[in-house]
Amino acid sequence: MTNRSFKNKIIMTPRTEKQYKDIRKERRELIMDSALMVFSKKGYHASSVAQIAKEAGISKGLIYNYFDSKEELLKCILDEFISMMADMINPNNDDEITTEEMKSFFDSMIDSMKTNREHWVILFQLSMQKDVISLLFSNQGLGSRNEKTMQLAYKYFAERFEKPQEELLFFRSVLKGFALILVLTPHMCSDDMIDSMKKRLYKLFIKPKAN
Amino acid sequence: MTNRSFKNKIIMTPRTEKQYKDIRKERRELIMDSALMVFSKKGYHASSVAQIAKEAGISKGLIYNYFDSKEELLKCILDEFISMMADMINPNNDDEITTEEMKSFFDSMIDSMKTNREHWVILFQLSMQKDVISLLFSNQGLGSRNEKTMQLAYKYFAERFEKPQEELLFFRSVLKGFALILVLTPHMCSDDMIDSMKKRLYKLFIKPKAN
Amino acid sequence: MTNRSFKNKIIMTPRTEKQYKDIRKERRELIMDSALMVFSKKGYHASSVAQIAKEAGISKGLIYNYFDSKEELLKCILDEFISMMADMINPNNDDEITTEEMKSFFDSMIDSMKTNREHWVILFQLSMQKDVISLLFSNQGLGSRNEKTMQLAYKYFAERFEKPQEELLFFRSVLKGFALILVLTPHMCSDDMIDSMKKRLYKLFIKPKAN
Amino acid sequence: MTNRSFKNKIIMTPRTEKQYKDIRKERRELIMDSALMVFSKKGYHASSVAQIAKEAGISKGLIYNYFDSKEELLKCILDEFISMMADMINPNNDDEITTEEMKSFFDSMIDSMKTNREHWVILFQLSMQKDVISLLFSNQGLGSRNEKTMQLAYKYFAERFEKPQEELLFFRSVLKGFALILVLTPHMCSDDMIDSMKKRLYKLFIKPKAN
DNA sequence: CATGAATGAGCGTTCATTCAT
DNA sequence: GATGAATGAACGCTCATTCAT
Repeated sequence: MTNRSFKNKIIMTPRTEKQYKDIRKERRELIMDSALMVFSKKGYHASSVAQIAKEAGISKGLIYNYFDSKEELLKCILDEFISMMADMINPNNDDEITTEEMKSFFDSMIDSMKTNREHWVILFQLSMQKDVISLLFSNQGLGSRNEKTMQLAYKYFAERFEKPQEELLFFRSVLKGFALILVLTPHMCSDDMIDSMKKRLYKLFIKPKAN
Repeated sequence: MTNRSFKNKIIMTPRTEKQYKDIRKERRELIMDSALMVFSKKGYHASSVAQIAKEAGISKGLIYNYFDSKEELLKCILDEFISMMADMINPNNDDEITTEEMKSFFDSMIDSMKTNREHWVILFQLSMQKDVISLLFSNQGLGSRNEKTMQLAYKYFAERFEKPQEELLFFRSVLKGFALILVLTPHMCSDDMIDSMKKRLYKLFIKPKAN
Repeated sequence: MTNRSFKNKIIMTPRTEKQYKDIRKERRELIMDSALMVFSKKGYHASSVAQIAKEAGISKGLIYNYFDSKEELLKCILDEFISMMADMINPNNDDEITTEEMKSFFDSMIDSMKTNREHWVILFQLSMQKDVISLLFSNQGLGSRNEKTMQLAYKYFAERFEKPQEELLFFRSVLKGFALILVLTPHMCSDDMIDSMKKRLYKLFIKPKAN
Repeated sequence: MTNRSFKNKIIMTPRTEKQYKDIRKERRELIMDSALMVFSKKGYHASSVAQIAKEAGISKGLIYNYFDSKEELLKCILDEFISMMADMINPNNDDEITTEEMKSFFDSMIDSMKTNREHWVILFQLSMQKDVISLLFSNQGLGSRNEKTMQLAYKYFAERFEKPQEELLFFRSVLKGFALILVLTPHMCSDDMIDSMKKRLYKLFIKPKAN
C-alpha cells in the first residue's frame, strides 16, 4: 500500500495522477447504485453478483476490487443510507423530540421515501428475516441508537397522550404502513395524496406538550 | 415380516389400498407446513429443499413426489392461504361491503395474523420483490379478484366519507402497518394492545352508510 | 438425520437397504484415492476439485456429499495415513524404543514408503510450507505425539552413542534423504539397493544399549 | 518541477539516459528477490503476483514489464541459481572429481544451503511435483548436465569403494536429508552441529583414489 | 518506466432436481 | 410410496494478465 519507489515523479509516473481516487470514488458509487437497484428489485439473496456487474456494465471481478464480498457491499449501501438518515431522526441529539422536530420528521421521512425508494425497499426486505437483520446493527452500535430513538418517541407520546403505549403503536402502524405503500407502489400515491396524508399525520400526532 | 412378495401389490397389501389418498394428503400437508416454517424463517430464496426435508423428517426426493419444484411448492402454499383469505373479505360475494362485514373483516384479519403468522410473513416477503409478485396472481385470476375487492372497498368509503380516496389510503396504511408489526414482532403486541387497536379501527372506519 | 417416517418398512422402503453404507464407504474411498493421486502428482494447491472428480470419474458436486471441503479431504487423507503410521513408530506405547523396535521401525518405514508412496509425497510437499503444516497437527494432538517420539528417539541414541545429539541428526538425515529418494524416484531403487541400504542402516544405528 | 515537456525524452531528461540498463537490472533483481521470498514461504502455486508486488513495493503491472509471466519469473529465479550452483559441482569442467574437489563440494553445498536457503526450499518444493520438474530442465540442457554430474560422481565412488552403486545412494541420501533439515529447520542446526556433520561426511566419503 | 483499474477464465462450493433402487 | 446418491448449472470469489494513462 505504500509506494517506496517514488524517487522521481517525473520519470516514474508521468501519466497517472491522483485522480485514481476520483476513478475509485466514481466506480464505487456506480457499483453501489447498481447493487442497490438489483437488490431492491430481486431481493438480496436472489441477486447475483453477475447481475450487479451487468447492471453496472462492468466485470464481476471489478466489484471485488472495491468490496470484499457481496455481503459487505450490502452493508456499505445500508451504512451510507443509515448514516444519512440518522441525523433526521433526532438532529440536535438532545434528550427530547419537540413538536417541531416531530413535524419535520414526518416531512423528512416522506421525502426520503420518495428519494431513496430502493433503500427503503431493501430495509423492508431485510426486516422480514431474522437472520439477516443483525447485519443492520452489527456495525456502529446502531442497535442502541435505535433503542434510544424508541425511548424518545415514547416520551413524546407520554407527554401528549393519555395512553402513550397504544398511541405509539398506532403511530408506528400508520407510518410503517404508509411507508410500505409509498415505497412499493409509488404510482398509487400522487403528490396530492401524499400531502393529504401528511396533514392527517399532523392532525393525529402533532400537538403541544400537555403541561 | 419376511418372504413376502413385494412385487405384486394386489397380493401383498390387501389392507393398505383403501386410503392411499389419505396418506398422500397427509404427506402433502406435512411438506407444505414444513416449507412454510422454513420459508417464513429464512426467506424463500435462502431456504433450501434439504432444509425443508429435514424439517419434515423426510427425504429430499419425496418432496418431488408431491410437488414439481420448489417454486410450485411455494405457489401451493400461497394459493391455499389466499383462497382461505378470499372468502373472508367479501363472504357473500355480492356487490357490497356492509358495515357489519367490515367489522368482521377486521376481526378475521387480525385473527388470521395471529393464527397464520408464517403465511403473512411470506406474503410480506414476496410483496417486496417485483419479480415474484406475479407468482401470486398468475394462477386463478387472483389479480382480477383483488381488483374487485379494491373497488368494493372504495365503494364502502365513498358511501361514508367525504374524501374516499384519501380515506382508503389511510385505511390501507393503518392496516398494513399494523399487520407488519403484529406479524413480525408479535411479542410486542399483547392481547390488550391488539384489542385497543381493534377499537381504534372500529372508531375510525366503521360507520353506517351516509344516506 | 433421523428418520421419523419408518413406520412401515415393507411399504415405505422396499428397495433400498443399509448398503447405502457400503456405497458411501466405497465412494468415500474412491474419492480419497483419487484425491491422493492428484494431490501427490500436482501438489495440493495446484490440484483442482474438478481434476479429482475427473480422476474418480464422478461429478464435482458428489465430492461435497462426502467431504466438507477440499481442505477437509486432504485432512482425512492425512489422518487416515498418520493413524496407520502411528502404531508403527512405538507400538507398545511404553517409554522406550528397544533395539528390536528400532529394527522393525526401519522395516516398516521402508515398506510403507513403497506401499504408500503417494502419502509420503504429500507429506513431504506439505512439510515444505510453514502455513500448511499446521493442518497436520491440528486434529489429534499429533504435535505432542511427534514430540514424544522425538524424545524417545533421543533417549535411544543417548543410551547407545557418545554424541547422541549429532547421531540423531545424522540418523534423521539419512532416513529423510533415503525416504525422499525412494519416494520420488522409486525406479532408481531396486530391491537389492533397498536391502543393502537397510543393512547399512542396521549397522549404523542398531546396537544394544550400552550398559 | 513544473511545465516541463514530458513528451520528448531528448529534451526532457538529459541526465537519465546513461544507465537505463542499471535501473532495469536493479528492478529485475528486486522482483526476483521478492518473488523468491514469497515463493519459498508460501509455495509457488499459493503465491500471488500481488503478494510479490507488495513485497517488492511496486505495482503488479511492473512485474510484467520485466517478466512475461509468473512462471517465467520462477524459471529465471531457478536458472540463475542453478547456473550458480553448476560451477560448484565440477568447477574445472574436466572429466573427474578429485578428492579435493569432493571436499570443497561439501563445503560449498553446505555454505549455499545457509546463504541461499530460499532457493533450496523452492527447489525442494518443485522436486515434489512431477509436472513442474520439467521446468527445471527445459531450458539449457540442464538435464544432460545433471546426467554428466551423476556419471562423474559414480566414477568417484567406483574408484574408491567396493560397491559404488550403493555407496552413491547412501551418499545422496545423507546429503539430501541433511540439506532438507538444514534448509527447512535451520534453527535446529547450530554451527557446531553443522561442523560435526561436515566431519562425518568427510570421514565417510573423502578418501584417496584406490590405486 | 510505472501505475492500478479492469478483465475473464477458472476456482471451490451449493443446491434444485433426477433416478436407480 | 420413499430413499439418498448423483448430477450439473450457477453461485461467490480469486488472480494472472492487460492496457489506458
